[in-house]
Amino acid sequence: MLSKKTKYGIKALAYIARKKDRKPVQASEISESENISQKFLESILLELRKSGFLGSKKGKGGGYYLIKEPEEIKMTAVIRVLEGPIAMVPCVSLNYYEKCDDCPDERTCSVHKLMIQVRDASLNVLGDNTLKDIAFMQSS
Amino acid sequence: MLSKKTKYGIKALAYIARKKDRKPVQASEISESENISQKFLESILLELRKSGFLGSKKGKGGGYYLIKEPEEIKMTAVIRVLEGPIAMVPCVSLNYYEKCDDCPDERTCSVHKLMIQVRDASLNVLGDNTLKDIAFMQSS
DNA sequence: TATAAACCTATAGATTTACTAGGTTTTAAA
DNA sequence: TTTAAAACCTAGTAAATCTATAGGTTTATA
Repeated sequence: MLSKKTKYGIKALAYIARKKDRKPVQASEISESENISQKFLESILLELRKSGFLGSKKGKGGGYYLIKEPEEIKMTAVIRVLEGPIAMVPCVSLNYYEKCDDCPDERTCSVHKLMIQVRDASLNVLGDNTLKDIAFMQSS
Repeated sequence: MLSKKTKYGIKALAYIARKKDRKPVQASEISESENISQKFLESILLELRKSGFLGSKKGKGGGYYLIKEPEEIKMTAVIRVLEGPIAMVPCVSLNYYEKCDDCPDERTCSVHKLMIQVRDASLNVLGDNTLKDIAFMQSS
């Protein structure tokens, strides 16, 4: 399951990306427009700033703005920062690898091989989609 | 993240599937062989029996056995029973759909459309793999 | 100088996970 | 007919994680 944090974070990034000008967007504006608790959103935006997706400006008229172009931001990167590993088990994670306690040999593990396939499928989708792609998505 | 429960459940099913004869397999045997806490495993096997994947026989010489052929058991079905929805957000789940509180219109939601793609990719992988496929997987 | 914004730290309730404990019931073999 | 081994059942619990909330401080603008 995707955490609320990740979901809100993606929505916030998409909201900022949809703004034509590059003026800072306030957390309060995003909070209202996207129905997200403002304090919770603030902590998420802060994290996105610290991890290099957003810049910020303090004080009156301040807010958050994108540092890179939306088309340069892959959704894999966003999800990894907000949610953590894309893989469903640590033993198939590229960026957060961890060995399983119970499993003596990954090469013969039935779960391992299945989850590698799932991971690669997800990775393809999330790597193909940039913030630009998802920000302007319309109804099918 | 895949829960331990699901992981253990898949491993147990694969273990049973690898047995050539159809004699019942004891929880204790699986527990030892796969390094899973026996009591925890028992509860998982019970759930798999109740949801129609396994049959059981009580008493001495009893155990669990597959009800269907391994090639007839899709991994989508296994995961849905053990883990729940395959989708990462309830609003794109086919079997466990739920509307999001915050989202006024799914058709314009950036997360929604992205997660539909991820769901479909996962569904393809998990639908293509049967218990037979994963039980006999070898090193790449 | 007042206001509005980001920024920071701590905390807390709810939920989920991953078990454990302690049995009962059923069946096969001795 | 007794004993042992197995599934089956119910309850609880420690730890972690999630989803916030509370209550401020700092910084910049008008």
